[in-house]
Amino acid sequence: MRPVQPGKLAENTIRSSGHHMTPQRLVILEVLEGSNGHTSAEEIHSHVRSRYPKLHISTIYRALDMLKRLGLATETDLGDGKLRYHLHEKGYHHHLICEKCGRVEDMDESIFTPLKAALRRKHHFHADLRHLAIFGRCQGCA
Amino acid sequence: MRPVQPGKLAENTIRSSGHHMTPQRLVILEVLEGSNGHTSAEEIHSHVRSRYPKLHISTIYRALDMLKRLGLATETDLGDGKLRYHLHEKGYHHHLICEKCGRVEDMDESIFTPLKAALRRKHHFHADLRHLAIFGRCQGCA
DNA sequence: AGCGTGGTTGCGAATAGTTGCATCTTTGCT
DNA sequence: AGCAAAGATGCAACTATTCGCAACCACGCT
Ligand SMILES: [Zn+2]
Ligand SMILES: [Zn+2]
Ligand SMILES: [Zn+2]
Ligand SMILES: [Zn+2]
Repeated sequence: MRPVQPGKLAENTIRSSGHHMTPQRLVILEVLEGSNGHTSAEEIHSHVRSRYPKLHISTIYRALDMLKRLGLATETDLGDGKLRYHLHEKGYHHHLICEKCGRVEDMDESIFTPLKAALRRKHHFHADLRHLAIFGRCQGCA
Repeated sequence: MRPVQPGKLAENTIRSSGHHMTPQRLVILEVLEGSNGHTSAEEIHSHVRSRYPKLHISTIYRALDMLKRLGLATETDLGDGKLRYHLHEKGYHHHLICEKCGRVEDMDESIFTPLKAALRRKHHFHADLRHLAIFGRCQGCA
């Protein structure tokens, strides 16, 4: 079994799930792969506006929604008024956000392992906890 | 020490935190207290439209934001495209939402006790986990 | 290469929520 | 009761996101 080439996983998943690969989706994926991993729809839009002036922001929203439904990306509200999208290829993690001072701390994904197990055991529920923002107070603002 | 009368807790907290009590806020609180506990801004608006036709929806959003900041209410996205507000007086709980079939299961608040403790211990973070919606797959849709 | 089907796009309108600002109210003080 | 200051309201404009629909294009089949 040959490993999927970097950058091709999304494309393969899209095609094999009955979706079409389009130039729009290709350039949207390029931007996501070239970003820091917390990209908003509007940021994608302004990155591609010069090359594809007609690429409509609703197309970006629809592409992001598809990536989310295919399990390729997460959609997370980091508290700044816009949803941010993160490709799984870039690795799992979570965020602690202080709602007083705004400080953001990153967390390893392992923090949710016991919770996920408890939800499966007690509620037979398979929680999708891949890129969460947890709000609260940091040490200084407690 | 006399116990706070039911329904007066919010009013007392608002006054003692330097905010004004207005007829608008009073009627918004009435609606919240008379509801099932998962009320949207638009629902409040249509409930009060007959009595207070001028009460603007932005006033409702601002009142709900204040209740949230004072810790009297939570704001939760239950996945139906609008934020829903829940008075704490009505008791703590959480929701498991299947993103395939839409089924919603309610959960006791105790499920997050270990997670909260871990976040305090390992990250010195006081997480506000009072009314969460967790998305994933239910048993039938796993 | 040509064709049909079904998925996709651009666009404009709609929905949900936020913000700036002038005006008005509540509240504490006299 | 009368006043000033701080806070709240209504409104309109604005941002973020979704949706309906007609035109369009990707992909599998021949
Ligand atoms: Zn992240
Ligand atoms: Zn802080
Ligand atoms: Zn609830
Ligand atoms: Zn289900």
